[in-house]
This record gives sequence, structure tokens and C-alpha cells, in this order.
Amino acid sequence: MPQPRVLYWFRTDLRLHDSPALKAALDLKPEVLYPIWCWDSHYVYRARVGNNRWQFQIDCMNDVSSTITKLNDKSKLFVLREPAVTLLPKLFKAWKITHLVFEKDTDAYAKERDEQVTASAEKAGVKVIVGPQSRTLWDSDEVLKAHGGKPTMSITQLQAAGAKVGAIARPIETPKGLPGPGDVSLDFDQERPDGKPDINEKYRESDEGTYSSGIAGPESNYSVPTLEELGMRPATTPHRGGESVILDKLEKILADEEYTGTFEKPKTSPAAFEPQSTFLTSPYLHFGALSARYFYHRVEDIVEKRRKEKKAVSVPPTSLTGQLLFRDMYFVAQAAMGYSFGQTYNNSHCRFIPWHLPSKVDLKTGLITGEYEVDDEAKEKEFQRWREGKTGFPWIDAIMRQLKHEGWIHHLARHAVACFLTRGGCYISWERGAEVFEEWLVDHEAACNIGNWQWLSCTAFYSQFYRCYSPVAFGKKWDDNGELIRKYVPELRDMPKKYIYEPHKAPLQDQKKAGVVIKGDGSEGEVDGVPVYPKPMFDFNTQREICIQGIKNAYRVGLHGNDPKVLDGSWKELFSDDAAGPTEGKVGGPGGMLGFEDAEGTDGHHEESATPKRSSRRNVPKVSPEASRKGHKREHSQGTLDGAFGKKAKS
DNA sequence: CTTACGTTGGACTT
DNA sequence: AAGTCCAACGTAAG
Repeated sequence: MPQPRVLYWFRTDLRLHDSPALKAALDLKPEVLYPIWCWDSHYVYRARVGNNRWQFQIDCMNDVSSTITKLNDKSKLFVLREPAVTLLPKLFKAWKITHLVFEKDTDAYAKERDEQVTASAEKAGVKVIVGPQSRTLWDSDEVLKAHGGKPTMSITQLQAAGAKVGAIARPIETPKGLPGPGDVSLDFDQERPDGKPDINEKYRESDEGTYSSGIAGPESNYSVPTLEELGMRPATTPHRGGESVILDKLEKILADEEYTGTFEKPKTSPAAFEPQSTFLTSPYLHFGALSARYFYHRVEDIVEKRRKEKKAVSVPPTSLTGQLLFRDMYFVAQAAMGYSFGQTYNNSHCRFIPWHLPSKVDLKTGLITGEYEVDDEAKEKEFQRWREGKTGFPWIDAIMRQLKHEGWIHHLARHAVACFLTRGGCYISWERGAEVFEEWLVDHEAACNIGNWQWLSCTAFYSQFYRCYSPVAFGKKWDDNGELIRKYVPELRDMPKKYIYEPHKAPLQDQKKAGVVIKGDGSEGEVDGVPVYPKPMFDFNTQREICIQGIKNAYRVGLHGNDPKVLDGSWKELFSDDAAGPTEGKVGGPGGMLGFEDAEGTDGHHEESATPKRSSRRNVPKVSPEASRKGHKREHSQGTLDGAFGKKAKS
């Protein structure tokens, strides 16, 4: 019997340590092993991938490639510039492959791709071995099954379902050697995929870069691509990818047993930089440069040791391992819902809220198209100002600029800007924000990004919409002097501490002294050589009240993304004119113009305050009898829960 | 039915 | 630093 000729297909497992799929390949005792990475048309055309994340991935690929070469000097990571779906059937033949091995992936698009590839392999007589999913702690499909086929919507649900599945797998050994590849010449031409829809078109400088260098790259040696080759601008992120990078860093983290054992996420500062308050393991987890299970067990071993020594330890959900549990929770939810998890439309677990800038939907497929409806030009402008870090709220702008430039922001900083865009500020669809994060984050993980945006917008996972992040108070709590702002919004670098979070309140004299003018809407860079920083794009307290009333109303109406009324558009009938989407000037509820009048009233710079005074109309929806009854019932149980949402006592 | 709790709010008082 | 209130969500356990 001939020895196996194995194609090992690297995807989101760019590492050699703790890789059960790679072990499965090596267990075949192959005659040759081709470690490959190939283009993915979906990844290139239908997922937003900015230059920083590409660079991080390229780093990871280069690192894996050099590790492979260390284990076998004739081998490396062979990168082929054609999507797997068309490439692999031809490759099986050209390289006389007997086995295709890859790690399981539960991302919606990956499932689709892998089904196609598996079918074509079986047709070609190639045996497919799908290695255990190791991007997560448990196999997401198994947890889903243990949870009755329903998405895990809280961390306790995930823990309970995970416990039923069993213990989290211990890490396995790193291979000490690898078989070499055979002949790597090819006798077929490159096929370019149908590039539509290409939602990245506007982000690339040259559209041709992705495929123009031919199937084996510019030097015909299957090299790892460069950004230049991809037609992209150089990366600006200081964060560097690679398995060896993170394994070194991990040892430094773990060496501090007290830090590791007592880590509590809510106590880490979103404003810290150089160094950050957390260790940025997320991008390595995404690309598979770091195994989630390896990380988990290394941490858990330290926690166990400290327990035995009767030293303080932190526990989920705030501990380090708790952070990994949240990842699993989102993966299971995604595995349950597939594509619909990533959108409001047809999503059974996503509340329907009549956000501004809603996604356009392809009614044939039921999927969002990547485009959106501009229901209000003013809201589109707010969205663009949020995206570019020109909202006039320095805390928000600093975070958004850090995100754009470096591709990573602290988890709580993500909370701040996500709340601001959706339920606590602009009332713009969470799907718009998720797309920006998808493009810019180096650690973008579809399941986690989608889940967290739903969480922050109170459309799923979380519902306490009255707990709202202030763009001023929340930043001050962590960074009283505004160091993060001074770093990422340099035009405010010399603003006195007193005004750093609200520079529009600084008297002209102080602005002059600080070398900045506070005016306009962010369209001007400088005036007479003096940098300009914009005024706030709206009065936050007014806007906050509009959002809370709008969401309260939407909750009362009680639709989800898969409700027939959402699917056919008749949801509009359930929202009266002013409830359909609170626009500027409309304030619902008994609160009236809460907070509009500035209590301080001392600054003299309010003449252009974004929100004009208008008469407030009640935000009364047309409510179905059922929803009305439900709302009524709730009122009876009020008034007895003083302190119900006070902070949990911590030891 | 009631009560407790939920990854990480804000403003104010003591 | 800790406690209280604000206005009040869904879910699960009792």
C-alpha cells in the first residue's frame, strides 16, 4: 500500500504547538507533507480586511513558515494565490495527494467553503480528515448539542453546556520533525474567482494585487505575500504577529503568577498604552498563533497552584480563563445561527430596534449585502465622524484613532465607542460599527465581534440599556489627565486637564494657549496654521435620553430579527412616526429635555450646540395588545428592587 | 408568583 | 473607597 501524500491546509491555526489537526496529519505517517495556505475568495472579497490585520496575518504566516523550515529544511509554508474551492481539486491531481487534512472551522462562511472542498476531495478520491476544532476550548457543535441546539446566550449557559461536553482538552506535544514535501511544480493555470461582491474595493489601492503575481507568487516560490503585493498601504500597527512572538510573551505573562492568578478584566484600564493593561493575546488566538486550550491550561495550572497555596485567585467571568469562556459562548451562538448571527434580519435572537443606517438585505438569500440605507444624511455624517475619530468627544475620538492606526483597543474602550455609536449616542445600527471593527481590528474574530456588538447595543446577550457609558465620565474614571487623548488626538495635547474631555468648554484664551481652535464639524484640519478640533456633534445627554427612550420603546414592541413583521417590512406600522427612529430634537418619555441645559453654563461656547430645542412629543408606539399586557405586568413588579443592579459584592 | 442575578455605569453622599 | 440611588432590562431559580 502506498504511503500517504498529505496536504495540510493551514487556515486559522497558524502554529505548530498544540495542534491536534497537525497531529492527525502526522499520525498518517506520510511520505510527503505539503503545508499550504491559500487564498480564499470569501476572505478577500466579502470580508473587510484592513492592512493592519493583513500584516499581522503575514507575520504569523512567516513565523510558521520559518518554524516548519527549522523542522525540515526542505519545507516551508507554501502559499498559493487561488481560492481553495477551485485550487484544491487541481492540486490533488498535480501533487498526487491522498489525504487532505485541516482543522474544523465553525465560521458561517468557512463551513460553506469546507463543504465544497470536502465534496470535491471525495470526488477526486482524496480522503479528508478534519482535525478537532482547537480555536475554542470545546468543540462548538458539541456544546451546541449539549445546550439543546440553542445558542448559548450567557456565560452560565456556556459553562453548564461545556461541563456536559467534558473536560477541556489538554495541550498536545509540538512535533519534533516534519516530513518534507515532494515535487512542488504545477501544471495548471491560476483561476481567478468571481470577485463580486467585492466590499473591499474601496480599501485597496490597486485591485489587481491579490492575484496578479501568479499562483506561486512573484518569485514562483510560493512565498508569503507582502502588503505591497496585495496592493495595500503599509501597515501602521506596532503589533507584530507570530507563534514565536506570542509564546515568548506568554511566558513573561505567566511568570507573574499573581497577575495571572488574580486577573480581573473590569479592573484593567482601557486608557493604558505603552504598556497596555492587558497582553493582546486576542489576535494570536484569532490566527491560531496561540492555542486557546494551551493558554487556558497554562493559566488554570497557575490558578490551581495558588488555590493550593491558599493565595487569592480570580474566577470566571472576570478572570483570564473567563475571557476565553466568552469567546466560546460567541462561537457556539454563531455555530447555532450561521450567517444570520451576523445580522439583525432573520436573526431569531437579535432584538429589532429601528436603528439609523440599517443594512440592505438581499431578499433572495435573506442575507445583508454589505451596503446600508442612508435614512438620514445627518446620521450618515455622524457615522463618518465616529469612524474617523472626529466626533468632538475626545475620549471617543482618541479610541477610534487608536483603533484605525494600531488595530487594537482595550475591551472597555470598545464598549465605550460601541455604546456611543448605538444605544448611547448616535442610535446607528450595530451592524455599521461591527463592519468598521471587522476592517480595522487585528484581532477581528467574526463570532466575538458580532456578539459583542449585539451585547453593547442591547440587541442580544445584554439588555440593561439604562447603563450607559458617558464619553466624558467613563474616560475620566480611568485617565483623569487624559493621557490617551493627548497621545491619539495630538491637537489637544496641551489642553489643560480641566478641559481635556470637553475642550469646547475651554475659553478662547485657553484654546489659544493650548495651540488649538475648537470649532466646526471636523472638516477643517487647521485655520491660519492652528490645528482645529471639532465641537461635539451633539449634546450627549439629550442624545442619551433619546436613545434610551427609543430602545425602551423597541423593547416594548418586542420584535426580533426573524419576526414576520421584520421580514416583510411591516414593523414600521408598530412604531409611530416619532418612535420609528428618534431623530434629532425628538425626546420621548416623561423626562423631556433632560440634561440639555448645561448645568455649568459658564463656558460661553455653546452657541452651536448640536441639538436645537424642539417641542418634545411623546414617543408612543402602537403596541400590540400582547406586548401592552406584558409591559403592564412589568409595572406591577417595580419598586421593590432597590439596589437590584447595584454592584455585586466582591471579596 | 417573588427574588436574585447578570463581565466591567454615573452621580452623588459619606 | 464604599454606599445609595437612578429608573427599571431579561432570565432563571425558588
